[in-house]
Amino acid sequence: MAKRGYHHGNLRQALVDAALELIEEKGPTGFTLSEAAKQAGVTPAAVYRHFAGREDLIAEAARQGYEIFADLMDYAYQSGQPSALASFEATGRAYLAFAKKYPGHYVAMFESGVSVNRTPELALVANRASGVLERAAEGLSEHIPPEKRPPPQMFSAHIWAMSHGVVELFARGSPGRQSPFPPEDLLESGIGVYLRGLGLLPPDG
Amino acid sequence: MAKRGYHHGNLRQALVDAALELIEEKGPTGFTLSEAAKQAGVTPAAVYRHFAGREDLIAEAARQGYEIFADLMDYAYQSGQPSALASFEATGRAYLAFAKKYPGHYVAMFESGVSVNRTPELALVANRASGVLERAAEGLSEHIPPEKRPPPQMFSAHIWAMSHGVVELFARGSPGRQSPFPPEDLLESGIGVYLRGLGLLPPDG
DNA sequence: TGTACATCAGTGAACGCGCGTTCACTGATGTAC
DNA sequence: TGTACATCAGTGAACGCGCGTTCACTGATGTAC
Repeated sequence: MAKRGYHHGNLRQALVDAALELIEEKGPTGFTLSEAAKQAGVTPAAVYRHFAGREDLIAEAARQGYEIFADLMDYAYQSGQPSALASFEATGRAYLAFAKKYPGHYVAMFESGVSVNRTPELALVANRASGVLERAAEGLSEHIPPEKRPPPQMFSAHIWAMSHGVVELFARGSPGRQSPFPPEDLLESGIGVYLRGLGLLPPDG
Repeated sequence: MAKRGYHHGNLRQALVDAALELIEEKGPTGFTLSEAAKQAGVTPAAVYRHFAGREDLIAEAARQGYEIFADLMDYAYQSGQPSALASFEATGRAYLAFAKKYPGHYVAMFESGVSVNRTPELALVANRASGVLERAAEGLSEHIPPEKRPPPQMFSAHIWAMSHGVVELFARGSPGRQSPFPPEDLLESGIGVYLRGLGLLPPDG
């Protein structure tokens, strides 16, 4: 990855990588285009050969994050098949795993203030990600008697909300706040209780 | 609240109010000390008569938020008594209600990056707030047979996480993202399923 | 294989800006006599 | 009631800073002949 002479080789991706590191370190606020350029061994002006500006760079980092995220969710979903229950649980776990493994991407996606509708590609891949979760919820909802079956989008929203909340409050360094439980256990048990509430798990603990 | 002549009257609180408005409008990133001063009708330098600096002003805004938050939670808890279930559900709803009614405070508390341990008073009032939720969870856990009773801090963490997730993802303008359901319904139904999972509500939907 | 040339990625200097913070000051207020 | 004075909240000018962005440029690369 060392720059070789005047031309960098793959500056575009090097800038995204630098941005991700900086966002992870200092939060979306602390990230500056100039610093990302410096970290990539390049003048700030060089950034404009590859991105329209600061926002554009963050959006690309977020886009790559959604790409990874969607792949991860999809893989988790597949790995649980053909059991609808296993698929659903796996996608729930994948959310937390993603947040832990790719904190820079996570922040760029969910805390940087970049709109998901900023570009068509971004919207597309974000929809792909949430689509996986919804599909998992649909599969699961077929095991509930139709007359008492809530809309599957509601499940996925519930699980998504709980996952997101666990990540924000207890996994990422929400400064000074801490849980007495590991976030994985918290999410696992929370989802367990929830599924029991839907009658999809035996009522015992 | 209009300033009367050279002296302002109650500049300290006016600055906090201005900060809250700006934080609500532009997010914690967009907030600047200078702009808050301007909005209060005063020179930026005047701020330093009342606060050590920018961070200190945000921390005070957050502190006032936690104060209101704790009061609200406490009131909700009391209003549900003597039913443990009603108390618990009311505190869950209070979380969302707070986020909607006091968005500036909410952002200062949870999205500004100010550590809850920044000052002793801040830590104290934050603990008071989460203490209410834990107390509600404790009361509820007594209705579960002891041998299959999870620690009450775990409930409160689950509910807190789901509430926070609903707020972040579906209630506040998480830009471009939207739920097909009103956040209140989402949270209400989510908590309902969860309590059913604990055996604290009848299993029917 | 060697030379001329087009392409274009990165340079470096410059810009205007608003920021947070400092400082010596000034003028309004309220109290003591 | 009137005057002298201490207090201190707010002024306004100044600072150094790093930011994002622009511009004319330069030098490395790779292709055509």
